[in-house]
Amino acid sequence: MSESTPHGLAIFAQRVTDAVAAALQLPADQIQLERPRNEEHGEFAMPCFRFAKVQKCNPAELAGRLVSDLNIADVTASNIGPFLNFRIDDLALATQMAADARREDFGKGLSSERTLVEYSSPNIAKPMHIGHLRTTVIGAALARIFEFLGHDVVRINHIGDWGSQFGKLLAAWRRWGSDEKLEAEPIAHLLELYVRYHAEEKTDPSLDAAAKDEFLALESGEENDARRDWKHFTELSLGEFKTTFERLDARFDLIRGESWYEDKLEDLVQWLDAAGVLEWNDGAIIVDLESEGISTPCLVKTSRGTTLYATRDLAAAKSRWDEFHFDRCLYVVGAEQSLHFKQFKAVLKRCGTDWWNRIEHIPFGLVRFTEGKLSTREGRVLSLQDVLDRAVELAREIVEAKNPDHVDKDWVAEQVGIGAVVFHDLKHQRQKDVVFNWNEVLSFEGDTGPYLQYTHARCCSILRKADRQITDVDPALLADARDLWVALGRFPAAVREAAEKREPMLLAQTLLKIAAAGNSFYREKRVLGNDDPVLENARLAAIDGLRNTLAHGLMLLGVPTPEEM
RNA sequence: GCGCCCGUAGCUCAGUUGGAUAGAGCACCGGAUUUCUAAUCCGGUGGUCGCAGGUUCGAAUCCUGCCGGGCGCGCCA
Repeated sequence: MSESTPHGLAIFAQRVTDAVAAALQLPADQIQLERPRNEEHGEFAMPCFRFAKVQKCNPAELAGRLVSDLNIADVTASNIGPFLNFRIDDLALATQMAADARREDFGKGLSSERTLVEYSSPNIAKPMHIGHLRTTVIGAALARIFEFLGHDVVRINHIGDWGSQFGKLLAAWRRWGSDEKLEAEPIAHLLELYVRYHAEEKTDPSLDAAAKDEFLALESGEENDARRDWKHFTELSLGEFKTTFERLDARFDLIRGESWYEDKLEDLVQWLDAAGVLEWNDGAIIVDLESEGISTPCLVKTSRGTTLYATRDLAAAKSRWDEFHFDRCLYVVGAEQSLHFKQFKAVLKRCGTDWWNRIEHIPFGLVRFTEGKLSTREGRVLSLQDVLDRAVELAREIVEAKNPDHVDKDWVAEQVGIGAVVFHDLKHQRQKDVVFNWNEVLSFEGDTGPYLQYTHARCCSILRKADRQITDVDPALLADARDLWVALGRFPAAVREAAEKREPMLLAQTLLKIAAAGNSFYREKRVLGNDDPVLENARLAAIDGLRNTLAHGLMLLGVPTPEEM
């Protein structure tokens, strides 16, 4: 670890690892420290079974021998049976952390790799629904986390603005479209048309042909009616999406719809052909993936000559590689598309690229409903705006009740409501399906976003009332805040692990522990009004470290940080 | 039928990549505020880690087989 930014407990962990490695005469990378289950055992632990086996001795004896051999600065080693436990000395811990936690670069990294993150990617002409929440908040969080670690991050929104579905929409628009309705509520009207198409398609076979003709016209590249209307729908939809992106603090460097790659599709097909991977099958063009262990081939062109999702994704990937030469390109897309990504990577592999393995699907579980499945086609959707609005509305009532004197209740309510929804999504493992439950999403107590925001706001409040510079901090007066320092000290490692595993939950859980330690701290140890300016200064430093770390952590997750609530 | 994911307290979830007595929140019960925001804090009740085998010093975690749920499986995205 050659990075120069403060790493919290990692500094002590490194010393322990080095000392143990030296004592065992092994390279340091063979030593894996764990976290004791019981906090009273200290911050790090190491079971001795493995090493005892190699040395053919009793694990407990080895542990005992190591304890007497080890001499680590600021860390006390002890053994319980075959376990070695390490406890950072109170004063050293407080000294290190009281300084680290307040630094602007606490936990930051100095990587210079280039990471692309594709996320959100809603479909034009359909409302963003609750399912888009996951990709949007997970993707935005991962992008911020990688950026915090120093990566050159490129955020891409791969808008679904192309494909045969737009043939359907255009066919429906020709028959039942209304200019007035479109102007008033664009997405609502387009959704209505889409739903009606699917309803009438069952009894009217001419619709299907009309839809295919419309898409053919659209894909012809000519400036015709199909293209003009499609463009109009696209602009109107994007206008509505932008409000949601802003509310969720989801920013993008590139909003590139699938259509952006339209003029690259022929080149892509030729590139595949040159690589010798194309085959013709029933008039369609495919890439066989049997050799890669995938029994379903990848379809590149339909028998009608139109392109498909996979074609456009391949073109996009190649275009991105040519443009960015990324170290990794993450696709935050639902788990139900796992096969698609397997196929799409396998095609690139068969083409002989040396970068196919830098493409990574970041799958997440489905949002389900107890009342049964939602379906865009049938018009049963839970709009994301509605979820956010409802959370904000409830937050508004609570602010009114708890802090009637707040100067800007609407703004806090927006921040708290959004924070609750965003955090609720990010505190779970992304792979697991989630059952949408209003009671949980709208909960503001316990392990929730508002709890973290509250803790942060309390810190701000104390610092505001102190109203002065914090100077001459004496760490000895903070040696009794062990739980707080340990929790804060784990923040840098949590950020790194969240990035490595592409799992924001790891950061979310760490922040909850920090907030819990923080709440206990300022409840037990009064900061202001002690008639002891030296003690007050020291505790203010702790509060400021807590505030700073929470502010950074919440920012990374996309949870707003009001200073008063 | 085949493939992938999931199964831990009444509910929602963690569980440090195989380690010590399986932990939080919600709910329920009992406490805490003359002072920095009670969206809080402290304590209690609550477990056959889906089931059965296997691997080994040691399994919620790894392997196999079942059971249950979700998703996917060439001309949609």
